[in-house]
Amino acid sequence: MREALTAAATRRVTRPAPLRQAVYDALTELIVSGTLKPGQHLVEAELAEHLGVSRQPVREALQRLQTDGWVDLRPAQGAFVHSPTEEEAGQLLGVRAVLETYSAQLAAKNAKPEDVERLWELHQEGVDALAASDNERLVAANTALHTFITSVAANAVLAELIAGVGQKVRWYYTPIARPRGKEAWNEHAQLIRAIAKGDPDRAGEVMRKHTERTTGFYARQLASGANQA
Amino acid sequence: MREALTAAATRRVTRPAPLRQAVYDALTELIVSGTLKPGQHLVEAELAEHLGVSRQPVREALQRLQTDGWVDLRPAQGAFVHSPTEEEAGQLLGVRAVLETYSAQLAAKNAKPEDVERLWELHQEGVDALAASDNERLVAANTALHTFITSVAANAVLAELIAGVGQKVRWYYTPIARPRGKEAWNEHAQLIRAIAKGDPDRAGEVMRKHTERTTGFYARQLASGANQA
DNA sequence: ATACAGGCTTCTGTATACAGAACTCAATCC
DNA sequence: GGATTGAGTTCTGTATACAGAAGCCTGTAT
Repeated sequence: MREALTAAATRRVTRPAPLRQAVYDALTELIVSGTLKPGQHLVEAELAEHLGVSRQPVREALQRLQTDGWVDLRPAQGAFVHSPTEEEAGQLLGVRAVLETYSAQLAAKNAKPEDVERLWELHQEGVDALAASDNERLVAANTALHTFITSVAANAVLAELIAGVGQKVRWYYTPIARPRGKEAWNEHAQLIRAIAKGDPDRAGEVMRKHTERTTGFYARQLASGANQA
Repeated sequence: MREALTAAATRRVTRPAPLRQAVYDALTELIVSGTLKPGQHLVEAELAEHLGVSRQPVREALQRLQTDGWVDLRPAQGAFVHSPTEEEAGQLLGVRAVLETYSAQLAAKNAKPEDVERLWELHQEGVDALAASDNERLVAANTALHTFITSVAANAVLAELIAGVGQKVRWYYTPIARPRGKEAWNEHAQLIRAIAKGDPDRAGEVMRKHTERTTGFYARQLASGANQA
C-alpha cells in the first residue's frame, strides 16, 4: 500500500502555506504592478489591516523584500519601495547578459532532443503572439523561453540569480518599453539551433548579442519617451 | 554652522544597530566557522536564550539566512543549517567564474592609475603572505584583491551577487582545500597588467582561466582527500 | 515674523502570549 | 511480536502588548 500511495498521491493534501509567503507574493505583485509606487512609505500596520493579518507576517515579508531588493528598510523608519535608478537598471542589464550567456552555454551542453523540441514549441508560441500583436502573450512567451533554457542549463544557483535579476529588469522596463519584435524571435531561432547542435560557444555568443541588442533597444526607448509612464 | 557640520559629522552619533542584524552576523559566523553543522536543527528558543534576545529577532535573522541560502526553512519545522551538495558547489563555482570574468572586464574599462597602483599593493601583500606561508593572510589577500577588482568594476548589482556567491564558495571549500600557491599570484599579476592596459577582453580571459584553474584545483583536492574534514 | 523648544503623535523594534501542527513514545490490539 | 493508534510534548506560526525613537505640530520668546 505504501508504494501505491508513493506513486500516486505524492503531494500532501494541502500545504498550510505560511502567511508570510502569501504576504510576500501580494506585496511583490503590488510593487511590480505599480500600485505601490517607488519611494512610497509602507506602514506595517496599514498593510497588515489591508491584508487581514497581523503585523508579524508583514514584517517578515518586508525583510525578505529588502534582501531581494524590492524595498529599502531604513532603521527606525520602516520600509520604502525601492526607487531604481537608471544606473542600477543598466547594471542589472549587464549582469543579466552574462548570466543568460552562461545559461545558454550550459543549455547547449545539456540539451536533449526532447528539450529542443520543447524549445521550438515555445518559439512557435512567441511567433504566434507576435502575429496576433498580443503584447502580454509575447512577454509571457519570451519569459517562458528564457526560463526553459535556464532549466535546461541545470544550474539551480544560476537559475535563482537569473530569476531575481530578470524580475527586476521587467519591473523597471515594462512600464517604459514595448517588447522587441520580429528580429528578437529570429535571434531566438538562431539560439535554439545552436543549442540543438550542442555548440556552447555559438549559443553563448548568440545569447550575448541577443541580450546586448535588447539592452540597446531599451536604452533607445528610454532616451526617446522617457517620462511617458 | 550647518554647512560646517554637514562637512564633518555626517554620521549620526551611533546607529542603534537593529538586533536582527547582530543576530544575523552571529549566526552566519557560527555557520561559516562550523560550530553549527550542516543539517543541524536550529531551535529558535535555544538561539534566543543563548544570544540573550527574544525569539523575534532570531526569527527575522533566520528568514534572511534562508533567502541568502545559509539555512533551509521547512514549514512548521523550523530552520536547518543548509547542507551544500557537491553538485551545488560545482554550480557555485561556475556562476562565480562568469561573474568574476565580467567583473574583470568592467574593471579593465574603468580602472584609473591609482586603482592600478592599489591593485599592485594588494598583489604584493599576497606575495608576501605566500613567502611567509601564512595561509590565513593569503586567503585574506586573495579576497581583498578580488573584492577590490569588483569595486573598480563599479557595478553594485554585480558586487552583491559576487559577495554572496563568494562567501558560500569559501564556506564550502575552506575546510577541505588549501589556498592555491605561487601560480595563482602570477595569474593575478597578468590580470592586473591587463587591467592596467585597459584591455577588457584580455582581462576577462585571464580571469576566466584563473577561476577555471581554481575550480580544477578544488576538484582535485576534493577527489583526493574527500572526508578529511 | 521667524526661530527655537517642548510636548505629542506615530511608527518601528522587541518581548510576550496563545493556538495549531508535527514529532515522540507508550499502550493497545491483532 | 509487530504494527498502529492515541495522548502528550515540543516547536513553529501568528497575534497582541509594550517601550523607545523619530518626526510633527504648536506655543512662545526674540
